[in-house]
Amino acid sequence: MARRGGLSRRATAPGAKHRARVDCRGSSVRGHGGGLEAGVRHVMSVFFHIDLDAFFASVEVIDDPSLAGRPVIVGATPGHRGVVSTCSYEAREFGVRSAMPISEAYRRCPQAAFLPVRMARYAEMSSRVMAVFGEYTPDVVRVSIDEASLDMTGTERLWGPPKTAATAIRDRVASLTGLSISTGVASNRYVAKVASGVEKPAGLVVVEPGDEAGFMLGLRLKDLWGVGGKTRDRLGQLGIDTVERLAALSPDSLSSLFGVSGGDFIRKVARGIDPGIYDGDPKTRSMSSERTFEVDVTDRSVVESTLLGMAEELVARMYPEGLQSSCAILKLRYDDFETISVRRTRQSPFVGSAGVYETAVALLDEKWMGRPVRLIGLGLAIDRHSGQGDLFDDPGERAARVEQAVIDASRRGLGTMTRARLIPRPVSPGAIPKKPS
DNA sequence: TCTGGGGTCCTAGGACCC
DNA sequence: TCTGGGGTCCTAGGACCC
Repeated sequence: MARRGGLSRRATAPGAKHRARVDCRGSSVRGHGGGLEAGVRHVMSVFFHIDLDAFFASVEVIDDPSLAGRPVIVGATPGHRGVVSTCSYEAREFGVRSAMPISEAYRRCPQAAFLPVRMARYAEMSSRVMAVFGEYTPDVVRVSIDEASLDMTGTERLWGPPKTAATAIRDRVASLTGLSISTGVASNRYVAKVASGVEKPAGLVVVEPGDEAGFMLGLRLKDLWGVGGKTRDRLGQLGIDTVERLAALSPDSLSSLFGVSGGDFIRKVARGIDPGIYDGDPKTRSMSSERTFEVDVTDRSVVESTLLGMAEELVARMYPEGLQSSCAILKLRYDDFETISVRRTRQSPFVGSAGVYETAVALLDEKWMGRPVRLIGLGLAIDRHSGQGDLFDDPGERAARVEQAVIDASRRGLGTMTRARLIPRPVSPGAIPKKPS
């Protein structure tokens, strides 16, 4: 099927969670020739990519200084299903990594502090840091909760050469928030992004203009953003295990391997050319909610009531943004990890959560076989021209407005309403949905 | 070891139309 | 008798990222 999908990335992941990478310390200038450091001769593009170090774990340490110097693991709680979201550098000494099953993390480092994800708190800290970036340039692309790409072109008169400016930003973030950042500086966003990751934590890596390709040649394949495990496996089978060998492949062989679009992506990236990773327009394309059960579920009514809660949550997230959807997507992951999805597009947008829920149940009817289910997910594909026109000009309008009013009231802290069906009732142990972290 | 949750984009194949 | 060519939309799955 779509074996070649996914290589042409445009990359915006608003709200994406943190996953940390490599570690080694320091600051350095890669390349020679005084380009970025030698004053303004002509306007040369300068981009900073800034990544917060071990972000979630660092926030936890700030909020509880007694954790300082200890291994801190943010994610699932030991004894439950889940993975490591972020861990402190102290925990990494024990081999703990992001996305590692929590049981494995516990085995490697039982003495760590295991803490749940507090997304609202991280979002607040993230906004403070982004505001600092905004003091230095009006062009800040917020890439994720812990990363931003800054266009610093033409700011040298104000802030000095890139190294000086980067140091100033680092010090200001540290003094205002206590957080540590790593910065990559380059003439394009892609290389800056990659550079920010090679000397974490507290790194500052400057790639001089003209040295982009040379810089890339010194990296490992796994350092290339957008070239993941599957792609590396395929390349490995062909004996291509370095950026140098990758860069030596002809455009024809690359496109025969990865498709035209994927081949073009790899060709550019291996030479330090930005394929336009942050060019996409940042509109929301979809919203989804999913839940892994603590124990696999065979009771269909448990699945249905979970879907009802999800339908309400999605609608409550979508309406305030003025978005609409005509397409619901149901995802099921079975006990053997096989994962399937089905979707249904309607002629007119959903009005209120009732329609979303009905469609979800209809999709469940198609797929439900009583096989133990580990995860269910519900998603909405956002209509392309969402956000304008008469959202509720049909028979469900009234119900939708009532629901909207309830949502608004609960957002303003005027209390919440819950459907009777969602109120906990006695169920078999094992059929209880996992508590959201 | 036993694998979260939230996203983005791409692709193949089928339906349908001219 | 053995079957065009192109376009668009939808669906399911996959790769990748944080």
